[in-house]
Amino acid sequence: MERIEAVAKNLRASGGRMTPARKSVLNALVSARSHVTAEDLMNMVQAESPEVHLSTIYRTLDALENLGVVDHVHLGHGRAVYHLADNAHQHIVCELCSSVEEVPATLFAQLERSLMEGYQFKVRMNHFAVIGTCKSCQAREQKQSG
Amino acid sequence: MERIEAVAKNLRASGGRMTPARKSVLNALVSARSHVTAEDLMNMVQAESPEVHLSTIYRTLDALENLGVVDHVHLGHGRAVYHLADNAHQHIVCELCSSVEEVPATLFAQLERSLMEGYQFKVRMNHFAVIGTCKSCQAREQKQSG
DNA sequence: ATCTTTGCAAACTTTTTGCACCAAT
DNA sequence: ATTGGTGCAAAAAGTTTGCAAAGAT
Repeated sequence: MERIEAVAKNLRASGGRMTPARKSVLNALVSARSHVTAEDLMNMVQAESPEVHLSTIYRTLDALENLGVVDHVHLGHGRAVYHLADNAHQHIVCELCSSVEEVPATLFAQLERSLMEGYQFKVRMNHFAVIGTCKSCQAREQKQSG
Repeated sequence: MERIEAVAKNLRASGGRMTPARKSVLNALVSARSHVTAEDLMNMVQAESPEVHLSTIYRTLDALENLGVVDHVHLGHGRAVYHLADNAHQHIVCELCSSVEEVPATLFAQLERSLMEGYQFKVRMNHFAVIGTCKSCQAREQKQSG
């Protein structure tokens, strides 16, 4: 995977090293193609390399985050989710079923602008989750209460 | 405080009880007038009633949240912050200095509408924090790197 | 050879829970 | 008198850290 070689280069350029564990984590992130918890990643990685410890996952994620390759979001109930950095989307998270959907970042552009202009606050794209209720859970709620 | 008597009524109506500990927590929330952690509340409450345990604070916050009197937001790095329910504002949180600012909910109205119309996703107002960099931390960053 | 990364176990932080006692209704 | 709440200590859940050994450069 050329993507991984690019990260390796990036890693070495800053005095870091590309190890099998890190390769596995990157592969897992690529194949997941979205929000995964550290534990999810551990399970994926351990399917191939059972010796890789959860703490290594955390340290790898940390290193990759410093490189700008990975980003994380806190969904609200403890665990964080990680994904490859990609500024083109944001997350909407259902507080009932915990499903996560990605929506185009453009939806947030106006809000971003207002916060910058009105409060000199620079929103960190990709690092904020919108909590609410998804379509199907709204339907379920409807049925239960009405 | 009449506000507290209203909550007491509300509490009793649902089979709960108003206790000194709960009164203290409510007082603390009212006097804080914004986002506080459970630990902050514990400190405030213990200034008057040192015997009140942190677990009581959590259980009280939980009870008040079920009543709709209190809401909480996760700021991203672990601890949650609690505040009296009030749908007129949202939080912007600086990821560098952890400062929290409140901004009018109206800024979010358009985003809310887009998510509803485009994704049938019902945003839970008051339960999402926008992460970014505040004015003064932006200035500090500027100085350091430029 | 050097210096980063790893695996492990143990610490840490924030929140939750079990239990016997206490108190609001 | 009930039944819900409290204090305490201990567990849970998620993440971080110290250390000696292993591995990438």
